Amino acid sequence: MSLDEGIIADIRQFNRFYTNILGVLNKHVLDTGYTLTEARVVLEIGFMEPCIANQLVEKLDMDRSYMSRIISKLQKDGLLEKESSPLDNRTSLIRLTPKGAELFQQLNERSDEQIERLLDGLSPTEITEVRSSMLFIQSKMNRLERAQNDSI
Amino acid sequence: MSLDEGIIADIRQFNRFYTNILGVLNKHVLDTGYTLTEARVVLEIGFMEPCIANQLVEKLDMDRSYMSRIISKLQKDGLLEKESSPLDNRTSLIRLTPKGAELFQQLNERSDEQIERLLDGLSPTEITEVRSSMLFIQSKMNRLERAQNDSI
DNA sequence: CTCCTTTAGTGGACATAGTCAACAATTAAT
DNA sequence: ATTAATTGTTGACTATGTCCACTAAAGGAG
Repeated sequence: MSLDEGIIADIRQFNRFYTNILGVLNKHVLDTGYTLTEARVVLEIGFMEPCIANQLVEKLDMDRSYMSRIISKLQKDGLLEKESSPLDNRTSLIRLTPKGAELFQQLNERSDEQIERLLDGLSPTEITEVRSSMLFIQSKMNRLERAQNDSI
Repeated sequence: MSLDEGIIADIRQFNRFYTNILGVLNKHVLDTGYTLTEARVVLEIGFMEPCIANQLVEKLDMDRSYMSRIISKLQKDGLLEKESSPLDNRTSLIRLTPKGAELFQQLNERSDEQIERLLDGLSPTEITEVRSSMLFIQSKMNRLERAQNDSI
């Protein structure tokens, strides 16, 4: 045991706490007719387009086959289109259609509103401090995330 | 739009980031023969015992029926025992058996090790600062979590 | 080039996780 | 006393995720 017990307990407490926060947020991105996972895929395509399925798989840490099925569904629904890549004939370049972009925008707006509601009641100073704390945590842990993924 | 766009974007970015962190951690609590959800239930019983099913449902934000099935399984496996409550005949007081307490301890140790690994490479000062940032975020968002749950 | 290995995507079959509606028993409220 | 709300259970279902086998194309190594 190299670390103070209290620190670990506090961090585990924070993880439980933040699990709940994320749970509340995720639960209410819905109501678009798409599931949470589908919505996450649409959002990620919106951020990365054009992209290939495998990039989405890695980014969202999902199973290939699962992603394949979701992409099929979204394509059938007219939210995205695939263009076979000139560089690698195994892959397709994926882009949102106008209809997909519309959903993307809707999801973004809802997410933004959720964050605003989450911060409602805090002063501008407090909000700035929360943001700084998040950026700080991220800066300290983000190389570690990679390292841990690699080691597994 | 009352808030600076950048702040919301940063917070959403942090949420995506921390979703991944929690995903990595959760993926490897396993290997005890129990699923993540079952493990969470065992942990929560360990923290709260004696408790009733409904408290676990609220704490872990799970469906009643799902919890009922998990509790049945854990009981069948000899990890917990139910004593019918003298105060309310609808409910049972739930406690870990010695075997359940053993798993509880194992889960706790693993979780602690994971956090240590997550912090590995940071200086004591950095670790302290990360902890402070987490406590700060929690203190600011704490009451809000409740308020949001209620309003929904 | 040819042979071998790796990578990207797909589909079938399955396993796990979570949800919904109906119900019985009990307790709380009016 | 009657009605309403709570607790837990079960069946049926949907959503989510995993595993395996397979095809097709790239990327080497010789």
